[in-house]
Amino acid sequence: MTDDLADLLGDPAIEVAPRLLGAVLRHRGVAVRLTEVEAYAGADDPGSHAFRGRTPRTTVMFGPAGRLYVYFTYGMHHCANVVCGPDGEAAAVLLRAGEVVEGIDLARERRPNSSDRDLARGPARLCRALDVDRQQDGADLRLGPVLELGPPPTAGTVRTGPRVGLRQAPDRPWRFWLDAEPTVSAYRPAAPLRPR
DNA sequence: CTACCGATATTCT
DNA sequence: GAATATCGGTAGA
Repeated sequence: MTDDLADLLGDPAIEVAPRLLGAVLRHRGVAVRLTEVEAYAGADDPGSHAFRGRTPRTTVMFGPAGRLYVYFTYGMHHCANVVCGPDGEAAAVLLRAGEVVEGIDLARERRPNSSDRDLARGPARLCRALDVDRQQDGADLRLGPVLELGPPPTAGTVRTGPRVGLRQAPDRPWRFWLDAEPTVSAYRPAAPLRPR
């Protein structure tokens, strides 16, 4: 087979991101159709984990495209990205939300007290529904978790806006989502600083 | 629906 | 010491 995945993911994050909308990520019995993503670049992007250079956490971002970058944050949540861009550019696309299209019973077990709409609505929820954690950091997306591209989104269905929860570079409209999808997460600006 | 708040590992200052 | 690519619970409109 021609390696469509590698070809596409070699492009910059800003180009890869909208192309991932509608793609399906499958892992451990659950499949999610992506409805919302965010692009993160490297050295030029203050909002990116890779902005200040390579750390143990971000090593995978600096590697080849086509792998999963999974990080642990807020002391309890995992978030997954598709590494893209040319080798060394440290670009990635955060998978923010999706619709569970297979294994919904399993996803419900992993996320009790959640409505079906909320099963993968948010980056940490999506990881929980797919049972993705740091063990999948660096995983090859052709082997698993498996990423299956669909056709490009229909013209006019992709919307863009600022990324969620960032104070850095709030002016960049690098969040992409499918219009009229109920599984798209609610926009939340960065948390204000609270006195300690 | 909105607003607040606590949990708490990793990274950065 | 403090911020963070978040979430779930609770309270209130």
